[in-house]
Amino acid sequence: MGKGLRRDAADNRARIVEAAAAAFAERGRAVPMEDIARRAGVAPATLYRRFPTKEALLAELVAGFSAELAALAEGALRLPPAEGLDRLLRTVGHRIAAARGYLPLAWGELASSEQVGHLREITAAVLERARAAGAVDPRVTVSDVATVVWALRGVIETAGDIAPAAWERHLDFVAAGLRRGPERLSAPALALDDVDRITGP
Amino acid sequence: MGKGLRRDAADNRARIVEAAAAAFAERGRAVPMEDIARRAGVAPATLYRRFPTKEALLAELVAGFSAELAALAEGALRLPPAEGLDRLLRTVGHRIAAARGYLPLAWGELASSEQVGHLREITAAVLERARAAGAVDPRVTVSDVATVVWALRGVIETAGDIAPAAWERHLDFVAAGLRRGPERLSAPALALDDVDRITGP
DNA sequence: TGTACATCAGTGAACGCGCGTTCACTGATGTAC
DNA sequence: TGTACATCAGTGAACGCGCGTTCACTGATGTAC
Repeated sequence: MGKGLRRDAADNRARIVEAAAAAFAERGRAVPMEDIARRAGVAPATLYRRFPTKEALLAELVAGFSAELAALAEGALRLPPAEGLDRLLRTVGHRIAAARGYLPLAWGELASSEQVGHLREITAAVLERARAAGAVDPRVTVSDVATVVWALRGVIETAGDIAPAAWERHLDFVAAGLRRGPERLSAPALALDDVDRITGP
Repeated sequence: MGKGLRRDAADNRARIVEAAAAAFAERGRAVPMEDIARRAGVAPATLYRRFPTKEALLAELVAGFSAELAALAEGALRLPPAEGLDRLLRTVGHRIAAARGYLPLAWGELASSEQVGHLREITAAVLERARAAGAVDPRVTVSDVATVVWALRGVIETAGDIAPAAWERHLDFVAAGLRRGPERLSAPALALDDVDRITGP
């Protein structure tokens, strides 16, 4: 990646990515390319020399974020089995809160399926260890864990400015629910990994 | 409201509101005013005769939605105390799922403080009854209930198309958590630097 | 080490499109008599 | 019941702005010798 880039070009590319991350985090997806360029100290056209579209720039950031999440999940594998899942969710929550603006929609659209699959595998391992340690209800699936992340994202998006700690308190209750489980599950356990098998509601 | 409207004007106004609700629900806030107008069978300028801005049109829909939510909450007051809160959350979830597109951001920005306050009061009553019946942990607050709704909204926004039932299954776990409560509620949010230390290098 | 040149990088200005909103005008409704 | 008129409603076309993206050009880097 970027092996043939000239030194000045490589420097500018790095500054562009950094500026874009900050700008998207602060103002969301709608931040103008011109603002990102100004923040990076380059002209708008320079930005387009590296990234053919605004979406390509977003995809670069999403890829970096995916890698970061995978690293966090791998870190959770090194914790005691009973703690890994809870810690992972809390850490991811903090990371999402920090990147508030641009992740909400970009992730779902732009994360590559390899990245998503990889993250899912590691998460499955974290979950399995927690399950074996009796730290979560045996009915909890990887999809349930993913759903918790989406839920946290929703709380952060809505309450981020008003009540920055809301998501964490919410997670306390969610974690309690995951640990003990409901008396019965009302909906079938369908989600991403079952999608292929689904024929109807 | 609209008492002085001529008959043709009143008819068109109703059609505009209806068309806007459908259009926003399908395509979100970004749907062009021209499309809403076409859907309502009027010219764009007609739309502006009733609503000075796009935001005013959104606010009208948000107000209607607020009233609907308040009615749902009042309905929950007539259920057995132990069931009201759970039923309310599930019903609100279904309603949010139906209105998927335009509610996410509009609600927080445009709902009037009277509407929000009213809804909060009724919700408090529903929660108090559940608490008295031993159906929820005594530490659960009205804000916690609101946070659950934001979380559901996040799940619906992310997974709405792929896994329409995800939010309901998620709510099963959340409700279990609300019923029994966590062992302890965590401290206020950690700083990002602390997060890095949690999972190690 | 120095120089010449090819190549890639950087740039300010402009382009084009989508969309919210307004204009100048025609048409329908309801009321006074 | 009919008619005239004032008032409000409806409209197609146009305006203006923001923003993603491109153009035509100048500048910096690295390499061949």
